[in-house]
Amino acid sequence: MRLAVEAAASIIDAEGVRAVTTRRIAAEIGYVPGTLYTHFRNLDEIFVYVNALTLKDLRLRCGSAVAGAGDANEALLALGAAYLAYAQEHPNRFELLLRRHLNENEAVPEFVQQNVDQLIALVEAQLRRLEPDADAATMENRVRALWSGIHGTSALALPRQVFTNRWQSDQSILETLIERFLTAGARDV
Amino acid sequence: MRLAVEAAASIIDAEGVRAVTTRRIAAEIGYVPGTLYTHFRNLDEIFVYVNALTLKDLRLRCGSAVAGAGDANEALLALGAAYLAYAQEHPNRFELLLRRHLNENEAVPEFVQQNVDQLIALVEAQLRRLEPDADAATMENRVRALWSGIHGTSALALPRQVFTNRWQSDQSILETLIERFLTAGARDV
DNA sequence: TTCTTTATTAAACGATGTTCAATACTGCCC
DNA sequence: GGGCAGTATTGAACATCGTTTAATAAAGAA
Repeated sequence: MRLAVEAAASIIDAEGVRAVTTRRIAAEIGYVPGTLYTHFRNLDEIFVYVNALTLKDLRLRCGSAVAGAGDANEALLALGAAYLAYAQEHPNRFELLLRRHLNENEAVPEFVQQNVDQLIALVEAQLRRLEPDADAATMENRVRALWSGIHGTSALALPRQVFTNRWQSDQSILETLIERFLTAGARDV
Repeated sequence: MRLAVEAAASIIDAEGVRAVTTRRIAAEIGYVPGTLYTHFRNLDEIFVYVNALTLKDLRLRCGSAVAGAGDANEALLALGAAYLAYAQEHPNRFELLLRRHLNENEAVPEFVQQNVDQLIALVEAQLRRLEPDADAATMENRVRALWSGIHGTSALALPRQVFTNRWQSDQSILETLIERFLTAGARDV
């Protein structure tokens, strides 16, 4: 039921994850709570679908950012900025992405994993331009490292958590991080 | 009521945040749910105290790691490793740190903010050794950037979330990130 | 002891996620 | 069209949750 997922997503955006209840979703789409359980195992599964939606949005924004940039350095800075901007504009949705609702030993569903992989592939494509000859393991390592930095900056930019950045611009912090990462790479080559 | 906070922390460690209920905490310390409300405004406030505990533990571990290291580069690598190890060993507690339970415009309580500041100060002290003449704003920016990377790697290392790292060692990713950050700095000087 | 103040309790309230038997609906065969 | 199989939806119920509050127990001072 796409309607239920979209309703959940819009409630999250507007009022936060805690405002999402089965009765609220059902009311929003003209159903009754029990109906949701014929389409989803439980409320957590709806959240997984919302996360898939979020990842797709995030990936599309990062993709546009990369497409509009020149060289690889510029593209990665733009990608990071888009990632951060998304987190800042949709803090509730981004927060849901950080939650851990999977059961022990439960794999990430493929329709979610695909979006994650594509997101990371965007970073890889640009880094590859800078280091065309790196072997797969090295490249994977560097992609993950850079992405961790981008992700960490974005996570820390979320308001209303214990980690708050009160003085500095998150954007400038992110730029420092990415530029340093790329500078170190350029030196090796 | 320290007992309540410690009980909540141990439930979180053992069974996750969702297992924490007022009735469970009360039973654990030989009280009744209502009693908690004479010491805390609500359950969220108990979580804030748990976060303060977590931050203290994390800071102490990072402090020990720095103390046992030689030069600043080594110290920062050890600090990052300690940060990551804590997240991996206490994923549920670390996850709670990422949550956003503060109300709009509500400031972080000082007893929490202090722990955050001290944690960041550990990073700053080591970075300062590398760049003794940097002005305050520049230093703050670099500290935040490096810390964002460490934090991001640790957050992504948590299991049971949509972002899972299936192939690579989180430790090696973190080392790449920190080494590149420091290499770029060394080049500037 | 008696009074005052504080700490604790038991019970209740509304709301939550989830289940399930009963009902409505739909499309198909005769 | 009429009846039927299968699916979709409902309403009501269950246990449990966070939180409140009037009543009770405990403790300390006079």
